[in-house]
Amino acid sequence: MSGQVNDISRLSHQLVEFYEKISSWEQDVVKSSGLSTAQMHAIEIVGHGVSLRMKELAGKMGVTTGTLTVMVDRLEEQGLLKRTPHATDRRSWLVELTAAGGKLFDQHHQYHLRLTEEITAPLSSHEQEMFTVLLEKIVSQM
Amino acid sequence: MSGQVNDISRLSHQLVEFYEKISSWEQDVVKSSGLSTAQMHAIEIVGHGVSLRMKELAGKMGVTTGTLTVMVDRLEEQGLLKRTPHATDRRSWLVELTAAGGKLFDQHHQYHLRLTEEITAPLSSHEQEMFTVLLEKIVSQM
DNA sequence: CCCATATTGTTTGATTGTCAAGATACACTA
DNA sequence: TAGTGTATCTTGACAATCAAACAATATGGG
Repeated sequence: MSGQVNDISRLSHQLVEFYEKISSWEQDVVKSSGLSTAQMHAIEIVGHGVSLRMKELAGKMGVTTGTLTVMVDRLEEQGLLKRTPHATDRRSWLVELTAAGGKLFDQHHQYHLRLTEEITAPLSSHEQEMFTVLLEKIVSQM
Repeated sequence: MSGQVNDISRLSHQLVEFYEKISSWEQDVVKSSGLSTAQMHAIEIVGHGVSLRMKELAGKMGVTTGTLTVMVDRLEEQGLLKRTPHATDRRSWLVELTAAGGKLFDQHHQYHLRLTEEITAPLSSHEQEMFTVLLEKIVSQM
């Protein structure tokens, strides 16, 4: 037998490398846009779907609402995000992208697509399909 | 044809999800150790190989040397890292793990192995092997 | 060897990120 | 509907971060 333990260790190492490389790629790309990675992360999450409460956004980002308050303040000053009062809960704000924020989000999304293309360049189309399927299986279980 | 563009878009989405989930897992694990994610990142990098210069470590972390100076100060105070003079370049320090730092690194490495096991649980051993091979192909090209 | 330029790490001042505690609004029970 | 506990966001104090200035050392050309 080839050893379960070594297989796991080998894969773990690849995952760390993979994660590191994506991180540094993201950092480089974001830096050129003038935002911090945390700020861009907020843009990415808000841009992905419907408007969110501060609390929900904070939860998705893994920070406290206190942290998010000042972050949204700054992104609002930069005209990328805006707060809208919640329809029925007067404690809450809904956070949304402005037009400028949406434009930035789209641009960043394009960067993601381009990175994905580069990443999968060394794979045949069959391999690429397999990789996607396996990744979907993994992600849906996490 | 099924559409190259949609395939890329689909994979890109999975990659983002995957990255997000690993990030939040890492955050949770690190938080329980009392360090910040940045600090643990330093431990991980230093623990992975030979000793590094401040500049090199800062580069790998995507942070300025000024930031690293205070970070290493704190980790040195906590007894996890130590500075050693460079053998031939008296401007430089080499950063290494202490025994306690090594122990922390080992523990964190075990967490990584456990996460890798959990992640690949829904995969057959053949699928797991394939995933590893594809990931190696990708990582080696990044 | 000497000088000019480059590199490495630290320090400083300003900005940004972070959390704990506070202030306001909601929800539920009686 | 009053009271009590819970939820949501902001505030204030502190830590992390960066860019730029600095000190010490290295490097290379005359």
